[in-house]
Amino acid sequence: MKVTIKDIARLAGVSSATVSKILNNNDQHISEKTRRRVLKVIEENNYNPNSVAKGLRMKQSKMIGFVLPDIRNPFFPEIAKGIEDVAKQKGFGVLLCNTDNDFTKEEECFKFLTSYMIDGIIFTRSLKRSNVEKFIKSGVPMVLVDRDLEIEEEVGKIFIDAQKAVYDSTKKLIDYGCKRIAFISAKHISSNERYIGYKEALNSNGLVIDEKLIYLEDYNVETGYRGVNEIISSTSCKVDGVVCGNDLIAVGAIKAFDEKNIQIPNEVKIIGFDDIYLSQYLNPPLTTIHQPAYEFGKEAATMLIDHIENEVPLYTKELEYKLIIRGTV
Amino acid sequence: MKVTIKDIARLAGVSSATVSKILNNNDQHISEKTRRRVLKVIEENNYNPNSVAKGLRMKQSKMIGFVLPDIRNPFFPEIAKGIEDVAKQKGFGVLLCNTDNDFTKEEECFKFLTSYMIDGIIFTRSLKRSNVEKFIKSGVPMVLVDRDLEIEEEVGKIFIDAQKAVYDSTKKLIDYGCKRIAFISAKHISSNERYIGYKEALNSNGLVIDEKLIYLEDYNVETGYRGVNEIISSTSCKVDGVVCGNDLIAVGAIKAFDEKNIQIPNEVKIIGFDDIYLSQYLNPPLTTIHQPAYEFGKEAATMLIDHIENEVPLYTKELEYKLIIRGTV
DNA sequence: ATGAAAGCGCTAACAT
DNA sequence: ATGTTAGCGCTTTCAT
Repeated sequence: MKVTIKDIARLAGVSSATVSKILNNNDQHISEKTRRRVLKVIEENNYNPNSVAKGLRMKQSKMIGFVLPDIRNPFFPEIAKGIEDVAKQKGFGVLLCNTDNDFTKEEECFKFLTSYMIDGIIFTRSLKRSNVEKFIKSGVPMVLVDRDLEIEEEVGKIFIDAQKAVYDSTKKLIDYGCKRIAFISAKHISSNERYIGYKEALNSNGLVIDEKLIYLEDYNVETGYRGVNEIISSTSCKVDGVVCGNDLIAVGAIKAFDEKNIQIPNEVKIIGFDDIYLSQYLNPPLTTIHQPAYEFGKEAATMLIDHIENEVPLYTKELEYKLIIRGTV
Repeated sequence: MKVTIKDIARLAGVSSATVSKILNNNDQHISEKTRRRVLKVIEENNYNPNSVAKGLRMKQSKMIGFVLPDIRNPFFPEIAKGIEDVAKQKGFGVLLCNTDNDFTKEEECFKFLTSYMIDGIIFTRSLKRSNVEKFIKSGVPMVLVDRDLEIEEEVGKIFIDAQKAVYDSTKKLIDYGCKRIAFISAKHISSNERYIGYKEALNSNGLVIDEKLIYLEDYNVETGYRGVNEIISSTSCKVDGVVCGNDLIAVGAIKAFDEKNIQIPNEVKIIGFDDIYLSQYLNPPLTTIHQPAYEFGKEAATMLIDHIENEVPLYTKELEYKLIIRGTV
């Protein structure tokens, strides 16, 4: 049987109120003697306060939710670690929820998390506008990571300028002399800004947008692989650059070119997005946009918990991305 | 203000007991009319039952804990996804906890998780024997993943025969004609079986064990990189095979050889362990031991939840590994 | 068929 | 300095 505060009280010959006060350092008015005695009993019995009961009573679970599209995309664990590190340090737990990029699951996650009285919630990437609005209305403090939505409600935001980032990377390809630059990414909303960045770079540098060079599916390796094959077959190999929506797509793209013996970066140049940890170890090492994933998590959790504990207002913060030139360019 | 069961009761003109019964399908004795009315009110008010209160009352949080060394090692998210998929489907949530391979944090995780009244707990890899024993005594159902400990207490276990797996992979290298085979892995306990597998393969095939060919540090890329450089410098390049404790180490090893222009697999052959998703996309694609990570998660969660809900006893299950020959051999 | 009431483990306001 | 008590939102036994 789990030992409760009452057991401790009984064993120490005090009331549970006293124990509670000692536990929570409300012990200005507790005699040193009792304090010691109670602490000793706690120690001896390995008492572990029940956070659920405490949460119910306090209407504060000391838990934050983290909603992400897919934990298997290495970009997200990095964020998760950032969140967990600061959460743990501030005495908070993290409840994870995968949406699989499905808006219905997104709602389920939210419902699930709030049913556990989480004190705040961090969303990454996914997120239908109408969902965000609904969620915010429910009153749970919320910060959006890697997703800059124009929203008037009070919500925290941590992101990079993805549009500009992709503009830069596309421009880089153009500078390298690429003329037929493909864009392979996800159908997902978060891909929009990247798409715009790509198009703008083309437009403002006198290149035309060719629908045949655009392939939109998911943020995964298969998409990159299929995308390249699709594009190559429909354009009879006339591609000399590929801007990828994320690094996984880039990995798939590289594979596809390799199989066709098309040389990277000589015949075709590739740029990724995210800079997942293994990108630097690919062969050739992937040139990509570095997103500060771990910092995303840290910043988001810090802001959220500061807001929860000290009413610090939520804010918007743009972090710096960085184009990292490696071997695919 | 969050709407509670009392609000629903009031709004529907019934008692909260009635609402509760309807909510939990204990409605044999509820008139169809009331049922409908209550359900309507619930619907209209978007009522979301408070799992914390329910958990406290039921002494069952419908939550399981997952303790892992480091969420950033791609092997673990795969397991996590397996766990989450079955948990979600059975109405359970998953509370994650990173130990960073630190035994003290391992204890903290356990304390933290139990304070939230988790109904069961899944541990991967890390785990000091004395900790396991202590944890089991606390009465929380527990399953160990990827860690086969000889333990008499009742505990679930899902694992592969890592020793045999590494024996096989080392043997494979020997069959390919390697004579000077290095072993690079972690200092971690879970590395022991792998180490033994390596040594046995050498021993039973007439090869001697050379301490200079062994490098033990962590399960990460840096270890592989440093390990190779260390070994190369101390043996003046006489290595023709490397058995790696996991794929990340293999990635680092490949990098190190690449930098020295030592050809893989011609001059040196490499074998990894885990078969993380990106291994197949490395260049050359990594030959490795495939661990069924997602199945680990699924099996573990299924067993644990079956145990929690239907008192199905915990059991031990060995899953199959597979040596996957790709390009580094 | 429905409701009243107790209690899960905790905290906090209010005694004493 | 310490204790009494009510109540967080829920379920469940026992009345009615």
